[in-house]
Amino acid sequence: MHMALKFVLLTLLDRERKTGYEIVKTFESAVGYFWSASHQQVYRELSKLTDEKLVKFSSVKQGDKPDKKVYRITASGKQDLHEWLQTPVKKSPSKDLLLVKLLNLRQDNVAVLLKELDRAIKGAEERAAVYSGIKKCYYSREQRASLPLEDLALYLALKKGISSVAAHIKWLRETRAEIAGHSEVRE
Amino acid sequence: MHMALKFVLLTLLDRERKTGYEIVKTFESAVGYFWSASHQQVYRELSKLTDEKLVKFSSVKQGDKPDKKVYRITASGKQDLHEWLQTPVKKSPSKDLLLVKLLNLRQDNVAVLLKELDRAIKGAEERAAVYSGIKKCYYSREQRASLPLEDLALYLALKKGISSVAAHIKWLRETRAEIAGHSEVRE
DNA sequence: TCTCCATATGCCACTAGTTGCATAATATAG
DNA sequence: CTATATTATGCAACTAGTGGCATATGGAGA
Repeated sequence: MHMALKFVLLTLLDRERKTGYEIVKTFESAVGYFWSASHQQVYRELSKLTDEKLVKFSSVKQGDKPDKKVYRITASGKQDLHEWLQTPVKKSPSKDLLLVKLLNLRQDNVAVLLKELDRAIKGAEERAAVYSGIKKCYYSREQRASLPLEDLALYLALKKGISSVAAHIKWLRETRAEIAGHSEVRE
Repeated sequence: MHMALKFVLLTLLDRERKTGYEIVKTFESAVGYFWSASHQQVYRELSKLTDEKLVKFSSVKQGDKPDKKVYRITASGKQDLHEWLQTPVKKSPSKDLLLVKLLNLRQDNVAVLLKELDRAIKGAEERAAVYSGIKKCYYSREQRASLPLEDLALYLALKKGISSVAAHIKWLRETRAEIAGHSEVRE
């Protein structure tokens, strides 16, 4: 995950020029499914990237609202991004607090853990509903066929979200059943 | 993810007393599928937890090898852990650099991204093979039936790994096909 | 003998990310 | 008239995690 946010910002600014504020908004919408960062992190990183001449900005006076800085990627920023694209990503080991909780599985914790699993199931189902709603609205069959290459990535990310949340729900239900069964037998 | 490592260590020490070194080894084996930490992080956290009286250790002289500190959880550590178990986990937003790379999808990047996808497919298939190997060795049908509640968690974690890597591989293959198709049409 | 590996612990400096606060303008709801 | 939300940026202090180095011992292989 080395220098990850740097390349996320360069990627976004390579697609179109944006203010820090707009980048944060981007993380709150579609891109947020696979990356996000707080506004502080974004602003700090943008000024660091400016120092390194990988991006530059022009201040835009707005009169009514505070001035804004519209950032765009520089030639050397594009080169850095291009080099990063060539280098293989190493996936960071996944961390899952729910599984840590499950490590506390003992008779006296069964009830608590079943409650936690129920919460997780509910949350995952809600997420699945949101995803399939988005798919219906934005990616009808006709729209999908004519999707330009540049916009395909967001659709692919959505599909990943849908498939992984489905697998997750299946596992959660099986796990719940297994734990409930195991503890019944011994009661 | 607030104070996560703290509760991971308390969970492990609640199961059995361990040295810092053994905890690191634990992260390199089964538990590593859902949590890991470097030795520096573990030692630092253990001394912090010692200051907070949530764990304590006894030094064991070994003569041949350097002395070791065998840690165990204290009563107040157990209480902290128990309280944490009651509080719902908030899942941290997932971050996926592969999807960030895919955001760079344009004609001139298609070849690079297909290569990256191929690497990812290969890596995921290897991981799937490892998982199913472990399942065969350690969790035969008979063993699984008689698994005590305390040991069930690791099997459930393995099952989660298996199902999510399978979903991942499916998505990777579909994604690869879609990108290859899209770019052919326009060439 | 020299090097590398395993056991066992730790320091220091760094990057990554969070939380709380501050500022400054306009708009909108109660 | 006051409170809250939106746009827009930033500092300071914190927690979380990484990477390099250090130290001490013993065993295995080149």
